[in-house]
Parts: sequence; C-alpha cells; structure tokens
Amino acid sequence: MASVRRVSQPQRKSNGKYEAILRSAIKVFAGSGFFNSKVADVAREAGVADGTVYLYFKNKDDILVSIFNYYMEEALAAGKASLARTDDPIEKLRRIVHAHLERLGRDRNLAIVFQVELRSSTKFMEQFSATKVTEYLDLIRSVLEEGQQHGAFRSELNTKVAAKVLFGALDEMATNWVLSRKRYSLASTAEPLLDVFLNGIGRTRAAKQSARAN
Amino acid sequence: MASVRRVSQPQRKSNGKYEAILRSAIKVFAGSGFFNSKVADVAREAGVADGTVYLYFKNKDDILVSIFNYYMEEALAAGKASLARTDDPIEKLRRIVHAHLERLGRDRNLAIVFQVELRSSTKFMEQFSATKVTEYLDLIRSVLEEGQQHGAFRSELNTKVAAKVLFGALDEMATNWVLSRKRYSLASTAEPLLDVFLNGIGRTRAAKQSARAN
Amino acid sequence: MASVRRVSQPQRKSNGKYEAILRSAIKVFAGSGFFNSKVADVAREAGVADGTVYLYFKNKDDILVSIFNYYMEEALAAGKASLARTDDPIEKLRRIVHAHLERLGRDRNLAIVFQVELRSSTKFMEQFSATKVTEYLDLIRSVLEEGQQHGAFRSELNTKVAAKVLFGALDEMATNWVLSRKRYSLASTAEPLLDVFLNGIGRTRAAKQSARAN
Amino acid sequence: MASVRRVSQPQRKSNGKYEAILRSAIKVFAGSGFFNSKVADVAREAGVADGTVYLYFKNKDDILVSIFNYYMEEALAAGKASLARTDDPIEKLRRIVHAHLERLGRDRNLAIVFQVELRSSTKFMEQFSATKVTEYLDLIRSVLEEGQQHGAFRSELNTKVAAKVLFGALDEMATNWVLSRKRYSLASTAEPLLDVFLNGIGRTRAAKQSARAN
DNA sequence: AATGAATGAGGGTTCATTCAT
DNA sequence: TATGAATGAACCCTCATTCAT
Repeated sequence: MASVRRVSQPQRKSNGKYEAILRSAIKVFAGSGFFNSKVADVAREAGVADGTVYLYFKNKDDILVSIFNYYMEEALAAGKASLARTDDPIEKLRRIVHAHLERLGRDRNLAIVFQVELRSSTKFMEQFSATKVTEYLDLIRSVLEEGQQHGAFRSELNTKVAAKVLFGALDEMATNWVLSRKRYSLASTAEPLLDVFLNGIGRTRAAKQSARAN
Repeated sequence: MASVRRVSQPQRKSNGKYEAILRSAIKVFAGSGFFNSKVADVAREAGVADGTVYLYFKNKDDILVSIFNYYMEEALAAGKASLARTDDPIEKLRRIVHAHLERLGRDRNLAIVFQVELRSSTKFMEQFSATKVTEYLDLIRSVLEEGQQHGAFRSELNTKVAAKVLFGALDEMATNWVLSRKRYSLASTAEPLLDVFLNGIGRTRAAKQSARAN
Repeated sequence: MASVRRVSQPQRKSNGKYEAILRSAIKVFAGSGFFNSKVADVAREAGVADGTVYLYFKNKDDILVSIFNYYMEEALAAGKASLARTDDPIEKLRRIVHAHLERLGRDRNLAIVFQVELRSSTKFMEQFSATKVTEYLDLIRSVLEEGQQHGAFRSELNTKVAAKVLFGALDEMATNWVLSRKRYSLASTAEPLLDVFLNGIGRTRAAKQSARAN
Repeated sequence: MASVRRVSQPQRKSNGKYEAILRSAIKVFAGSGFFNSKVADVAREAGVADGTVYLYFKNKDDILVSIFNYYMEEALAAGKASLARTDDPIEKLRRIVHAHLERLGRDRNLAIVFQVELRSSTKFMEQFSATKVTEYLDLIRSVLEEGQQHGAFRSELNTKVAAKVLFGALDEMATNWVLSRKRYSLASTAEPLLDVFLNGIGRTRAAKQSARAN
C-alpha cells in the first residue's frame, strides 16, 4: 500500500509510531467519541508524549481523517484486487458486500469510528463524500453497469440510485450493528441483504424462484 | 401531535419561544455544525438572550435532541395517519418513502441536522437508536410483514434485514443529497429507489416486467 | 425595637413578608452557604416570587446584612435591659455570657449564619466590625471597667484586651459548637468559660478557692 | 517541612511555580476576597498563564485550601519544635501565643486570608475544623493537662473549654487586628492576653500578685 | 526525534436583577 | 404590591497546540 504518511513533513524513520498512534486513536475515539477524546489520551494510549503526536499528524482532525484514509485505501485496494479475480458481476457484488461487512465486523472499534465518529460534522463528511465515498460509490456503480452489459442486471435500472441503495444498506447494517446492544455477526447479514438487493421484495420473483426450485 | 415542550420545566407561557429557538438552532447547527455552534449564536438567531435558551432547554445537547424528538414525533404521527388511509402494503411503502424524502427535501437545514449533526457521537446515536429509529424500523417491518400476509411480498423474506435495507437506502439518499454539491430534488429519487427495493436489480424480473408491459 | 425595614423604600404594609424572607434566608444560607444559595431559593422557601424579595431588600447582600442587624439589635436591646436589672459586675458578665450562648444555642441555623456565613468576606466583616461588634465589645469593656471601679476586677487589667478575650472565647465556643459533629448544649459551656475568664488557669487561685470552700 | 506539593499530580519540576501561585493567591484573595477574585487575577499576579494554575491546583477552592494547609503545616511544625525545647508549661503557652500572633502579625495578607477568607463557608470551615484546627486545639489542651500534672495550672480546670478560650482569644485578637483601621502591633497583645488567660480577671489574684511583687 | 510543561483562547452555564403585566 | 419570564454579564475550566530542552 502506498504511504499514507503526512507529506508535508520530512520523511520519518519508519518506527511504527504512526501506526501505533492511529491504532490508539481508534481505540480512544471509539471509547469516548472524537469530540470527547483528548489528544493526550491518544498519546498516553500510544505510549508517546503529547507533542510526539504532532510530529506525525498536523492536528487532532488530521488523526481522524488519517484513520479514514488509511483503512479506506487498504480496503479499496483489497477490494479491487478481489474483484479483478472474477468476471461475474453478481459475484463481484457478493464480494463487495461480504468484504464490507466482514472488515467492519472484525474490528468493532474501527466500525464505531467509521459509522459514528467520522460523521461528526459536515466538515469531515464533505471531505469523505468528496473523495473516497464517491470513489466507492463509483466502484459499485461500475459493477452494476458491467452487469447490465452482461445482461445480469436489468438494463433500465437507475445505477446511480441502485449504487446508493446498496451503499446505504451496507452502511445501515453496520451502524445498526454498532449501536445495537444485541451481539450478532455483522457478516451474517450479507446474504439476506444481497437477497433483497438482487431480487427485490416483490412476490412474483419469489414465486418464480420457488418454481425454479422445483 | 402531543406536546413536545420540556416536561422537566414548569408550564410556560406558550409564546412560541420554544419553537423559535428550535428553528434557530436548526439553522445555526446546519450552518456551522453542532460542535462549532455557540449557544449564543442560537440565542441571537432566535432574538432572545443567552439565558433564555436555558429556560426552555436543559443544555446545548438538549437542543439537538429536542430537534430530533420534535420533528421525529411530527413525522411519525403524520406517517402513521397517512398509512392508515390505505390497505395496500405497496402503497404504504410508497408513502413512507415519499414522505421521508419529501420531508427532508423540503428543508435542507433540517436535513443537514438529521443526516449529519445528529450522528455527532455515540452519545446521541444511542439515544436515537434506542428509541425513535427503532420505532421507525419497526413501522417499516410491520408493513413488510403485512405485505407478506397479503401475498404482496415474498414470504421467505428476512423482514428485519429488508427494513434496514430500506431505511439505509433512504438515509443514504438523504445524506448524499445533503453533501452533494449538485442541486437536485431529493423527492425525485423516491421512485427509482422503490423500483430497486421492490423489484431488486436482477434481470429476470426486468424481463417479466417488460413482458407484462407488452 | 426600632424598625429594621429598608429605609430607602416607602413604608410597607406590615404583612410579615419581611420577617418571612429573613427567616427563610437564615434557613437557606445555613443549609447551603451564602455564596451557594440563590435568591430564588430564599424566595421559594418564603413562598414569594423572586421579584418580591427585591421589594423588601436592596439586593442579596442586603439580606445577609439585615439578618445580622435584625438579630443583633434584638440581642443588644435584650442584653442591655437585662444588665440594667443588676449592679453586680460579675453578675453582668455572667448574664452576657449566658445570653450570648443561649441565644445562639437555641437556633442552630442562626448560629451557622452568624458564626460562618457572616464571615464570608472582608466586605461584610468590615461592616460588622465597624458597627455592632465594636458596640458589643464596648459593652463588655464598660462592664469590666465598672467592675474595676467596684473593686471586683483587677485594676491593672487591660480591659480592651480582656473584652476581646471574652468575645473571642464566646465566639470560638459558638463556632466550635456549630462545626462539631458532636451534639451538646452550647449553653453548658457558659460556666466553665466564666470560670476560666474570671479566675484564669493559674494554680494559686485554685488553692485559694479550695481554701475558701473549707 | 514535608512536601506540600499536590500529591494527585505527577511529580513536577521544582521551579517554584507552586509557591509563586500560592503567594499570589494570598495577595489577591486578601485584596478582593476569595469569591470576588478571579483565577485569572491570581495567574496574572504570579506571572503565569491561566491554565498553568490548573497544573498545580485542582480548582479555585483547592488554592484556598492549599494556602491553609501549607502555612498551617509550617506553623504546626515550627510550633512543635519550639515547644520541645522547654519543659515549663507556662513557657509553652507563652510560646504558642507569641508564635501565633507574631506569625500572623508579620504578614497582613496571610492574616486576612486566615481570619476572613478561610471562613467563607461551612464547606471550607468543616475541612479545617475536622483536621488542623482540631489538631491545634489538642496541642493546646495537652499543654494545659501537662501543666495540671506539673501543678502549674488548676487541677479542676476544664481543659477542653480552656483550650477553646485561648484559641478563641487568639483568633479574635487576630481578626480584630485585621479589621481594625487602627494600626498596631498584633504581637503586642500577647502579654496582656496571657495575663488574662493565666490569671483571670478577678481581683483577688491581682492582690496576691501585687503582694508577691513587693 | 522526543518530551511534557506551559500556554491562552474560547464557551457553556449560572443567577442576581429587572420590569412589563 | 406581587409576579416570574427574561435578561446578559461574568467566570471557571479545558485542552489543542507550541517550543525550549
């Protein structure tokens, strides 16, 4: 993965402090919320002095943004690599959905930061929306259009809306999992979600499916 | 609609100050973000003194929560009334989707507060999730189950997941609209959304539909 | 007793509100401390509206000062009347000591206000010292000098210091009683106090006393 | 003297800031009264930033309490050391009285804080009464009992009351000095005070004394 | 590179006081 | 006289950030 280190700073020894601070920040932000977390808390959790944080991050906001960029880049890279290994659009969607839910389901703190803390204000939101989320939506959309060309998805489908529907569904699934006091596997919601997305909720399809099952 | 005035305070003259402060807060929070807004800003916008805000709200957080409760109660009440006027489950879903998107699309500031500011922290999120959002998800789910009994929706559908898919889709549509620099009608996404949700994205249904169209 | 009502206000109907507020203030100030008490607390305790307090008192400080003046005048008047009924200087001292301790011992809240809250700041202190406390010290001193003339007290005694010793002893006795978690009768300390003050702590007097007892 | 640095904070560089702030607080509190003084005033007087105060003290109250503890510890330690250098109980009392009055008489601002500001509310008072003042009263009392055993003081004396009489006398002497507009030496009141306390005000002792003087 | 003591701007909140009714 | 809703000045404290070591 490409370096995500601050470019405005001289190259630093790769002594793991950057990652250590990021990981501490995830833990601290998830525990107390971004606005209630103190930079000093993050520093203590990472085992460095307060000032050291500012050698690796421009300011407190930058830590949050860096968490997003770091893990989003990682996820996008892994996702694209995974998609490249199949041609089937349905399988591609399946991989997107599973990867999304499994990745967040694996690290609850990371999920909290992504589903809650990163929504803290329009200031943050706009940055994400303007960049990576759009990129993610475009990735989904390209799969949908590819599927339309392959004849796998309905050709008259509004792929822009459909991409948002899928992303919104994934997002809600994750947010709900994070906020629910019930403890269940986030990944287990992947197939039911895909079922609704691929087949809709309408009866006739169900009829057709059960017919096909016979 | 039931009174939404603070119950923890003695009865106040109904001089509209409560609503005035709420409305000012929506404008101010939408403009600067909840954490960057000062209570003094809200007071000035409402044309009252700083201290007056505390006659109607316990603290700054309480203003935000009250915005949510006030408009959510209003929306739920209107929604339930609307649903009661039809028996068709598909029509009920349509009304939910349209009402949701039209309501937010009508007041951009309110939409910003709902889609962005209210997600500010787990502290807020948990309150909503624990109450009104759950109520909303349950409302959707009951329509889906009703539809299953009527034979309108697939009987083997996971209604819990499907409700979240719909809510997530609505939520994403609104968030995207709020954050996008493009200006379009939020309500116009209602039908494409319903199309995906009701029919899925799969080809076969499309085939059937086009066949029916002939 | 002369009127203690605010002179800067037009004469008010004697409906007991002035005294009611004073008494409520003693209770509230004793319970929470003057600086932690709110005017609204006093008003509620007195069963009047906040604004009504300002019809009887200039401001919050004035309530505290009025408590002092009201009860001090009462005490001084009663004390002087009592002293006038005897010629014996020792008996006069005895009456002063007993009256002081009995009066405060009878009303713990009043004692708290006098021993603690009225010492709140030099602002208050200087007012008292400049007026009533000096008057009280002078009263004691005049009894001592009278006693010297009668030959009851040592003629070379520094009466100024002795008056302060007695007042300080009374004051400390009351403060200690107020702050002690032990519950005892304040008045019961009168005789031991007089013993020390009249006879000192030196041995030889004890010898003489026991000799006299024989 | 034992360290008086805040124990609740990590060890700090011993750069004198703690003492500097304490001394500034004495000056500021004495000048304006505790409740009318702003933390910012104390900081400015000490030549540090507002926030620095909170590196050394928990809050504003803690500054006041720390003044008391710092100087009381110092005084008690010095006092005990002084008492240990003599066996004569009368001489011990003399040293207590002189030390008390000289110490406060030397630093008017400190005296103001001790005699006025520290009495600000039961909240403070109870802390002192519960600890150091009780310790001080006990010290006096132990000297009195020691004196009774040595035959220097009357054996039937109520030492508990006598200790309070002496402390009250010392306290009143100091308070009176602080509030008086006349400027005199506080220490000069030591001997007259001791005279009253040791010999009482009664005539017969005076007679005996004058006889002894011959 | 790393430290952590020091900085100081910033704001939520309280509450004594006023005044229209 | 009495009310109590409204006012707005005042202030303690936090904490992101800096910088001398």
